[in-house]
Amino acid sequence: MKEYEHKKIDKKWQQIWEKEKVFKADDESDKEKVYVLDMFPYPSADGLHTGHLLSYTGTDIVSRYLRMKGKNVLHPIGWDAFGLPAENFAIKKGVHPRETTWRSIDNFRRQIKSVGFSYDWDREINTADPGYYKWTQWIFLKLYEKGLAYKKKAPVNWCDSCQTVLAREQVIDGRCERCKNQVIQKELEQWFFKITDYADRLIKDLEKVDWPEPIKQMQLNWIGKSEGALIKFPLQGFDFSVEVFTTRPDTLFGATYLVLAPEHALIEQLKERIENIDEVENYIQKSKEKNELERTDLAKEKTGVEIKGIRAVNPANGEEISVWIADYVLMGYGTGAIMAVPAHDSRDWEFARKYNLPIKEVVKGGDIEKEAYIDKGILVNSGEFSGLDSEQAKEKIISHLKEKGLGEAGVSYRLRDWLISRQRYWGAPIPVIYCPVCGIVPVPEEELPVELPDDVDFKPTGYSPLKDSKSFHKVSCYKCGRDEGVVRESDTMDTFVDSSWYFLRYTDPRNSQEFASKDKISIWCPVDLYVGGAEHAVLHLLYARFFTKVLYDLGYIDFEEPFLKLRNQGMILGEDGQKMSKSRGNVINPDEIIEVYGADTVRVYEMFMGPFEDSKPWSTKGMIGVRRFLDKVWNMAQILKKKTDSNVLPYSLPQEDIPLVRLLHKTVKKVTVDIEEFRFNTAISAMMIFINNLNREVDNIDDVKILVNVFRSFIIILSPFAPHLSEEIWEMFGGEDFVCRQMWPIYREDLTQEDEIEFVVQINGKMRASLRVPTGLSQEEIEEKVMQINNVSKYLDGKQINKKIFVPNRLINFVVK
RNA sequence: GGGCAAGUGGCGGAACUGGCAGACGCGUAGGUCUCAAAAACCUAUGGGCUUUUGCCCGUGAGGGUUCGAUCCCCUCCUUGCCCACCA
Repeated sequence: MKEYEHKKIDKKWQQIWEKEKVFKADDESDKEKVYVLDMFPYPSADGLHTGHLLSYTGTDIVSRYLRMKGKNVLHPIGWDAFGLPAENFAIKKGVHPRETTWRSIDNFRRQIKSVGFSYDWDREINTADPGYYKWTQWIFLKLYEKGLAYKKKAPVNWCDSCQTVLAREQVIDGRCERCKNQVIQKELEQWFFKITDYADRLIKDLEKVDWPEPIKQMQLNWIGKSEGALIKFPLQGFDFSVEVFTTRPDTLFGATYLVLAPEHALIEQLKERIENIDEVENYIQKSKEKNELERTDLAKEKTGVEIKGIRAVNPANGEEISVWIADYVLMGYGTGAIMAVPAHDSRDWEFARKYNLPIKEVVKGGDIEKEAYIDKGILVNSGEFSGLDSEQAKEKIISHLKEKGLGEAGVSYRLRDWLISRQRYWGAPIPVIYCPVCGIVPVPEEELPVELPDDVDFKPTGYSPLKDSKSFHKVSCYKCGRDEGVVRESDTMDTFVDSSWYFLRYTDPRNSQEFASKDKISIWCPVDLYVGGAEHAVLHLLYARFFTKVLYDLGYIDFEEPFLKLRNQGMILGEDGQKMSKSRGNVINPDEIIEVYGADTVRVYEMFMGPFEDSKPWSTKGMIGVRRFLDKVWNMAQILKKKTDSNVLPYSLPQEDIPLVRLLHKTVKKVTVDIEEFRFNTAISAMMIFINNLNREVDNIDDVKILVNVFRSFIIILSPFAPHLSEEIWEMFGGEDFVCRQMWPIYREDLTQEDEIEFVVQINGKMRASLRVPTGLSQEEIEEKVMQINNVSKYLDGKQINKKIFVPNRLINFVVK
């Protein structure tokens, strides 16, 4: 068997496709549009990895398939080019981030082209290009106008190694997502986007999209909507009260003390009246010093201090209760204060036990001496509400409180506003200035973009390098015109801001007047299929949905969900079954394997490894098996070429009712259905079965025309998977145009049906025999044949048949005694 | 602690969502070709019995529903991912 020359063939077709702009997405076309999108890569210095190849091959197969089905496909690529690694490299080596980033992009582009992906390269975008980030800044201004971007002083997560704040989503187990350094708390003035305003819509609209269920679940958990009540506890001797949020208003009678978060504003307010203020302040100071990890460590024993001199009143029964501060109560959730119901909340129970606070049972069903009873049940010790079940009691207690003006139904979310300030250089500058007279002044649209200056030093300082740039701050106030004391905001935006709208830019990537024209957006959007890693479940995917809703509300777009269908590719592990990493030395380099085995082999192998969404280990041996398959295809082309001499036969899909043509139709069906369902592995297996059969049959069939056209049909369906080899073979047989522009074959259902099947005979559910019969036989006909089989009569003779189960074309089961 | 996936040969994985478990590929063994090797091709390949026709066991473990369970239900174990003092 001869191997095909992949190096020559790959290159040849990549050049031709590029020159002819075969994959251009046509804004003017009458065909039905489909937008197939990959999550664009961060162009790291390491280059493309096998995971990129997996997801990009998947979308490429779908894109090529859809074009052949007559669709107008938008399949673009670009670069998520801002980010920390380039800047950290600049700090280490002194090379400007632009330089390293541009170099990495060139490398990524080269690598992506070497795999033969069918992108429309005319639409390439780069988030670090001023022509792009001008519009990132513009969107910021729109959010600012709408009151959705605001600045506030807040305790933030600070990574000392990256020298910047992090969004909550970027803190993993109290550590920086990127460098794994421990994150500390800092009070800083920062810019936020008000994503919490959209919490309900972000939940509700999940119903509209076809996304993997786990991803939806993760978003729901992240937004974390809880319904309950806001209840006011009056303070003894004051004319104001402490408001708490609870999901269990039914347990109100069991609230035996209140707990405030250490950051709660009330403490400052009541300072004068607190008897043990030193002790309290000491506690506050201590909890400030703890980092997120220490504070949220579940294993740790709860601590707290009673605020002496301050007492509250339980609005349900008028009982006087104590007030505490403790750092197990978080300022960021609810109202930053809780009513403690130790009998029915395990955290409160633990705390009450430690500090000898009263534990009062108000819901029957548990043993509160041993542990908190957290389930719902029948109320006791709850005055007029005793005897009700929790659900009824909830409503009644809320309306009772409402009458007295001491409470109402309330909702709380886990979701926090999105902190977008970053004290770094390599990002889009936040387009505002600070004027000593006018305060915060947004940069007017016509002044955009606010470009990154070059007179900066890259060193870890704890503030953005932009702060020290002279040229950057040469600006006068847009409102009053003064220039003395006027400075620009020197923080840049989180790179997730850049990627929250990039899918819109692809529709109109060179527009200098708008972020994208309404017309172009409406031609292509929303995205029909979006593919990328599951790690973006609560970051990018939530932010992009938020931006889409904001732009919808502002009237710039007419859809509310950006990505209609989402699929996640699985992780490709090293050959040792471990996660690929440089330190383990198990990283597969795409360049090397493409060089040695060819682009098509790598593409087909990555799809053949297993289900698209599963994690699976790399196997170079397995890949060689795929190469053998492609070599078989190539050899078949040589064999058939010889048979046809130099005659060019017109192509059409064979329709003859012979076994080989039936197998072809069956294979076409399998591949068609499998592509649509993202089951590329079984599609490839079907094609392997086909070529093995053709190999066996090729010398038994005399009609060369049928043979060649069966083979050419096969090449057409192979082409989305192995496009280079397919083009070469298509050309070899004098095929018109490109194989990637052929119509996808339409299989004939009747030819995909089996005419003979293996019919199974069971006795008491155990398989005892099978027989080859034509399809469609009736139970009587089957029974007649079955009774003649030795192994069946052996089991039936002298037995009583209680029941016969007949499944047409499949099996018959005799239940005997 | 909570939520969600998933557990099938020596390995990656198939199995129309209740109907022949192990497709396809890798690996392994034997064979053909060769002076020899590699490649390629052919045959075999879940385990255990059996001279053959055959029989028994087998989809993480145990139970259940069913004529029939990899698939549905219950309990448990293991692995992975996500969240986690969220009131």
